[in-house]
Amino acid sequence: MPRTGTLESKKNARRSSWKQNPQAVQENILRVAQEVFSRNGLSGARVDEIVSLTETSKRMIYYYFGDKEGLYRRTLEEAYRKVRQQEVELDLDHLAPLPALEKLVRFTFRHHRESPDFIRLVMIENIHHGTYLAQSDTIRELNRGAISQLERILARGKAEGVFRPDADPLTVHWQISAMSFFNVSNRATFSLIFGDALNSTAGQDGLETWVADSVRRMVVPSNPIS
Amino acid sequence: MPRTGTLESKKNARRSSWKQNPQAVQENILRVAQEVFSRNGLSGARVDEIVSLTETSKRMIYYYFGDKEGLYRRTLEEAYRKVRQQEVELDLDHLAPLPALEKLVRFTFRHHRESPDFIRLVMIENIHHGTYLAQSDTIRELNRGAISQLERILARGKAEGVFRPDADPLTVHWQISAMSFFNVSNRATFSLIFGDALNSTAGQDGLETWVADSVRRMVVPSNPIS
DNA sequence: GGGGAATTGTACTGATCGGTTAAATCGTTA
DNA sequence: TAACGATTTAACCGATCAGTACAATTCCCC
Repeated sequence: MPRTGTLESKKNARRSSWKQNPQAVQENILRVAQEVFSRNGLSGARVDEIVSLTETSKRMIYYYFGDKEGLYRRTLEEAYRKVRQQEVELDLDHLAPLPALEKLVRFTFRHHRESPDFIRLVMIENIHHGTYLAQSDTIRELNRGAISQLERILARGKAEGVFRPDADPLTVHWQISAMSFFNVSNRATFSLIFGDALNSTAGQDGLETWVADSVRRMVVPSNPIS
Repeated sequence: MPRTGTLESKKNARRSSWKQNPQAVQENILRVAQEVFSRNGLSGARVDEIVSLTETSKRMIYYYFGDKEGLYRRTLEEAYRKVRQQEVELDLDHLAPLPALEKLVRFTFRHHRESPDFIRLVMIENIHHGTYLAQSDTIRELNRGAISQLERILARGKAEGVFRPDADPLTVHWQISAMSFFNVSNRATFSLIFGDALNSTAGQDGLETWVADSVRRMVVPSNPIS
């Protein structure tokens, strides 16, 4: 349907020239999308809100990402990619097993703490039963390696006799993740019910040490008292 | 016209006052609402879907609960109420501190595991920054007591000298909650990335023991090796 | 047995929201 | 430089969805 009068207005109002910049546009959309999806969830997020926080128009989202779910999927992918990138440069192999493990745990705890948006995206994804994560081969492969550093540390520690021979890397990783994740994911309800003592700077530092201790005490040979 | 005849129960005898079946209707709605909200979240849930799974009509939801958010709030309240009711009858005071703690931890882990709907509601509530939990005084008060059993156990253990004197009840509770909660909340993404070994019956039993151990090792005096 | 309040069914609506249409403009290259 | 594909704009649409109007029915009390 041809618009009436547009032909004329187009001539008068010579638009301030827009530059073609596909890459910047996509990055702009993804950055905003991460923020909005993280805050409101998949069904809670409004495409129009994303648009309004963007330098571009609604059409662009559908042009580059197909539909809302496509944008969400790409957002999730980018978030995982960024997080995993940061995790690699820890250089733990030159440390003794116990200090290496402690450094890894403390890094994980702090890293989760500083990435609430990412945590929220993972929460949202779990609400959706991992539907969209399941659709992305790249994310799944990317993450499998997340455990390899821990595997090496545990192997060295077992060889030296400072770690229990039956300490399972997957389970230890699970333990580290559980506490680091929960610390962020359930902050709202936990603080409301039990107060925010654990949420203060001192409280968080205390928890970090607690988590590091609890992991160390689990991989070390049995406590004779028990 | 299908009245809610099938839902009538012995409660009618109790209530001598007027009304047709308000109580049964509300319970029916709340039961369905918990299921649908738990599955789809607040914004993801469709009022019409709730209605269709109900014996009543859409009008009733708005009559009894005001609006969608009101229904969600009541749903959350009921879920917390039911959960806390079950937690009280544990009778741990006649056990020695260490066995009592182990029983509490294992109960919590198993209880979370068997209440995925409740866990999901709490996840959803955290996505919403605890907005609706904050509006319910009853829930908050209800939950404060959730830590008292642990406090008593720790106090006894410290008195007997089997527990560290500086073991903080809140932190220990946090640790128990973190692992028990994460085990359910992040099952989807964790299984997708790392496989579902920890999700099998054997895997879950192993985790339960792992969690119990990790809590015990934290409250017990320092491991000499460290 | 009727007045009045509480409850319920039916049918509807206005707003929201994801997604689309069709044309205009830009960058590239033949 | 003209043609062409890629990109961008603005207006628009149809479906969905939370919420309502209003009449009808049921129940209690007198």
